[in-house]
Amino acid sequence: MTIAKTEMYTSNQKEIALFAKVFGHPARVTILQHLFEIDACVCGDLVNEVGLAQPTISQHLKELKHLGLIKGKVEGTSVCYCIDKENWSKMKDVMLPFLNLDITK
Amino acid sequence: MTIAKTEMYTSNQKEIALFAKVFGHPARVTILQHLFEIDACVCGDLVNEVGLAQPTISQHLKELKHLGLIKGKVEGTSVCYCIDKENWSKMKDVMLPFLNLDITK
DNA sequence: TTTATTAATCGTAACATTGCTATTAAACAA
DNA sequence: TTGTTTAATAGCAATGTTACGATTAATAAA
Repeated sequence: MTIAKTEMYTSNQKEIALFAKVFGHPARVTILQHLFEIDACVCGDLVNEVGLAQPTISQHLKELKHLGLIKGKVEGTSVCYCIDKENWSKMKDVMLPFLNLDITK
Repeated sequence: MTIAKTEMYTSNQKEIALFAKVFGHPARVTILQHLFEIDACVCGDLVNEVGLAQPTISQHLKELKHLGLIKGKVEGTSVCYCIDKENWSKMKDVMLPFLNLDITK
């Protein structure tokens, strides 16, 4: 939000928007799909997979990590990333009721 | 995307990102929740409900309409907006498999 | 120790988003 | 017709996002 009018929304509305925002870029969607596909993955593989420069991938990974959707484990000079299944599930607890408003209302 | 690298993603990845992006602002989340709540609503009511200026709401409505998630019917000087249930369902066909990757993979 | 490898961070340019005021357009009412 | 109401559009300022090259940091290998 450009102008801070965050007090006008419920925490649920803000949470939905935050999760949605991080899914709102195809590079991050691709990263997440790939992490589900191969279970765990070092940063360098994602650079090749997605096709963006290494600092750009690092930046996207940072955002995903910040929301708790992925976690990274240092292994030597590499960092191995994977989905945080528990937090992914918590994300769904927020997002699914919103997407399912058409059947619950 | 700032630099057009859209050819590097699948249409599924781009579609997910587009839907997510429109959910990535709490004002639009609020508008959609409200439309589900009361079924149909004139623009002016949404201005009061959300608490942003009328042109700002119009802009958010335009984005939601552009993705097909809502539709507006002119009624005199007012415009009555409602959820496009059919397209909402199509959106879910795209988004749910992504959110459910944790149980399908 | 020196060199190589890998990823994070810094700094910055290009671009996109948000929100507003002012204005316009369209329909109705007097 | 003239005025009123309602929403869309235009234009703009402030802010946020994205992507990259250059650099740094940390670990491993020679």
